Amino acid sequence: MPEPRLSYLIGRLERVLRRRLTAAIEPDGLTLPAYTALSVLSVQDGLSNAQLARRSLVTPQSMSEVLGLLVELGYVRRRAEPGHGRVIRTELTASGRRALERCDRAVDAIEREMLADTDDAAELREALIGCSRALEHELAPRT
Amino acid sequence: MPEPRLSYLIGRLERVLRRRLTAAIEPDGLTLPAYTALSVLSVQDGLSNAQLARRSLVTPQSMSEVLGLLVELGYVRRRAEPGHGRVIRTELTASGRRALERCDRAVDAIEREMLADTDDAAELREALIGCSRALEHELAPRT
DNA sequence: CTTATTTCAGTGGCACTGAAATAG
DNA sequence: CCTATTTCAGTGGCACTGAAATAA
Repeated sequence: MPEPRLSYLIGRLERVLRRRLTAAIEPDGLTLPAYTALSVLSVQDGLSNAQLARRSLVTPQSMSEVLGLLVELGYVRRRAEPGHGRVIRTELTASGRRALERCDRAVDAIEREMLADTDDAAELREALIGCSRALEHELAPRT
Repeated sequence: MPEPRLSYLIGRLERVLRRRLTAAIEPDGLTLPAYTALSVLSVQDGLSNAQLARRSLVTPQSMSEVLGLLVELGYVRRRAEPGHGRVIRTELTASGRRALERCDRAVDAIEREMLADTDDAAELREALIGCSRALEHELAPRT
């Protein structure tokens, strides 16, 4: 039995983790992309749809759908920035912050469970960042 | 700026890696789940749809769709095992082995690129395996 | 005119649930 | 009757492309 590929291991971990995370945030009405966008906004509030899309490596169309859900849930509000083209800034609501805090606690618990047998989580973090950057460097820009 | 979550880093790496892998195997008509199933069969040939599904942590319905593509491409053939219930064993064809070899070479190149700045790939592998196992342990079985 | 942002519409991958037929 | 396998049918998440309108 040969050692499984890193690609396979990354995909497998992502699938099982995704399933756990999705279940954890579902009570607050969030999908995984929506939770991620909410987290990004909690660090840097007021980003536009296009800015969020670039950060997340998705198309503006995909991110727009995510923001539509967040607006519908009342977790963000969107306001046109006067005198700045078509840009619409997105801001967290108090309700959004509360939902994010609840989800963050649930996600913390899952990550602790995931890392139960890992002796050096910091090194794992660095390795993942390095792998991402190496691949993103060669990433062809989407039309 | 707080350190990004491990969940976020795993998801981000999986997305960018998935994009590269998908592009690499697309010339042979393969999707990522199909390539994975082909790899599993190359190690242990003759598995049934249900066995492949359990290994891959997906439903038999999902795996059935994947095998449908592989049959269509001529990369596997399926034969009912006489006297073993409804079990249909899946076997690689010569054409399937050739496609798998081509894809494996392309994937090797992507993984080398991904690991360019990683000093201990073996440790990364072990950490990923440990994380997966810790989460799979608590995985609720699907109905 | 060019560029960036937003959004409408359609498509595709890929997973899921439900249900039914088959076989031991 | 119960269990496992396979497969048909429908649904949902979430990404994509194409195209059009808006505004600096």
